[in-house]
Amino acid sequence: LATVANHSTARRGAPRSPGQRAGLTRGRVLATAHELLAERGIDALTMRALAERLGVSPNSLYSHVANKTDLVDALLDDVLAEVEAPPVDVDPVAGLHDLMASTHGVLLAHPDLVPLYVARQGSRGPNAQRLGEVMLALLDRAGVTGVQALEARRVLIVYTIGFAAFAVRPPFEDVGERPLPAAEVTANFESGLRWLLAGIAG
Amino acid sequence: LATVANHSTARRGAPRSPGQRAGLTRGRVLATAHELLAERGIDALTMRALAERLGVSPNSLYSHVANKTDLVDALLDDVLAEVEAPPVDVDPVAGLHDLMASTHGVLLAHPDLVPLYVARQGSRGPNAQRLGEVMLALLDRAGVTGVQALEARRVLIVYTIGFAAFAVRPPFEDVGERPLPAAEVTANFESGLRWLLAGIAG
DNA sequence: ACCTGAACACCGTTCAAGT
DNA sequence: ACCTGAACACCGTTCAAGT
Repeated sequence: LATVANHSTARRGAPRSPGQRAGLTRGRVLATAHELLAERGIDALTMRALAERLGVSPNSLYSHVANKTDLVDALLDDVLAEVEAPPVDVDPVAGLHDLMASTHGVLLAHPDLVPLYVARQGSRGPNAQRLGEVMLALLDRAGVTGVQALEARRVLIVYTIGFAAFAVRPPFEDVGERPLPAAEVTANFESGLRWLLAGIAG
Repeated sequence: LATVANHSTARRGAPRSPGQRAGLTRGRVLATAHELLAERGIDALTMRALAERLGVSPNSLYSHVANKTDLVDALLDDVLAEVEAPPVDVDPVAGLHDLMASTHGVLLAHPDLVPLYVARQGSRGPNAQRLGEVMLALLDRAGVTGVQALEARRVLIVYTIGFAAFAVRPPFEDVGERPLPAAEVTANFESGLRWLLAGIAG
């Protein structure tokens, strides 16, 4: 029997032969992928690098993940779990404001993932779905229903993800333009958000 | 001497030896890259596939393009040349509306490139710069200046690119949700655009 | 200056086999 | 079921050499 300890950082010297277990689980694969992404960025997140960090051969990942797309989809939805839903009795427009602001903040904390939300056209995982439903409930209480609610939700989500995507460097602008401090980006985001909410509720 | 004709589609059987010219130019490389992208999509746009379509060895592209990033940056800015600037004497808010609507339409016509605008954080090419200046001029005539103009421009650009990015499939929504027809997407885009413009001008 | 052949250092993924 | 070795079919890019 191998020793019980099997940290994600432990890259044992002793190689395994076929048939021996490495103690891999989907959860450990995803957790290590989050680590790798946070520490070394999106370009370093390869199946092979992930396998190496887990002390495992590259193809063994496919026992726990269908393919790289599946992996990335899971990472994207995981991050959305960090978004804070507002209290149920909140003023609906204020609730929408806070919900989008929280989403924006969470996305800013994971800058490498934001382009992937765009490339993969959002997320359809359970956390994304939950957020979408919270938004519809708030819109309903704000008097926006049916097709108009779907349109409003779409506008808010697109704006929020878009702003996070361009947080680091302003788009379409001079090279000389300074990279804005985070506080100014957030203030800028909230200006536009208020305009949208005024239009939606008005 | 080889025959004069050297179309981008002609993949001559006769191989060239080192020292023989293939008649490549940066313009022909970019034009063929646009073709490849339009016909076979972003995943098919590889340096090797591009070289093959040009009837040339992969490394020869590096005589006309610094690297793949340089290529993509050029493609991105090229597309922005299609955006129509409004007449100089237009009502400024209407002008902003039309400018962003034109940008949105152009982006929708090149869906594969949109995620790249996000990944590359916009474009800083000459066409992008021209658009940015037109926007500032319109904002100025609408009474929005200084830092507020930069913020307003940022909001409008981010919203426009973001909406184009999610045109095909709604983000954060149910799997059952139908993919919206283009006309509805455009109407949805313009609703949000009007809200933003009202906030900016108000 | 522009192009080729060959090579380098990677990728994601599949297949057969071992326990 | 879970893992390995080996391989497949790719990438972008560099280097030396040829005219």
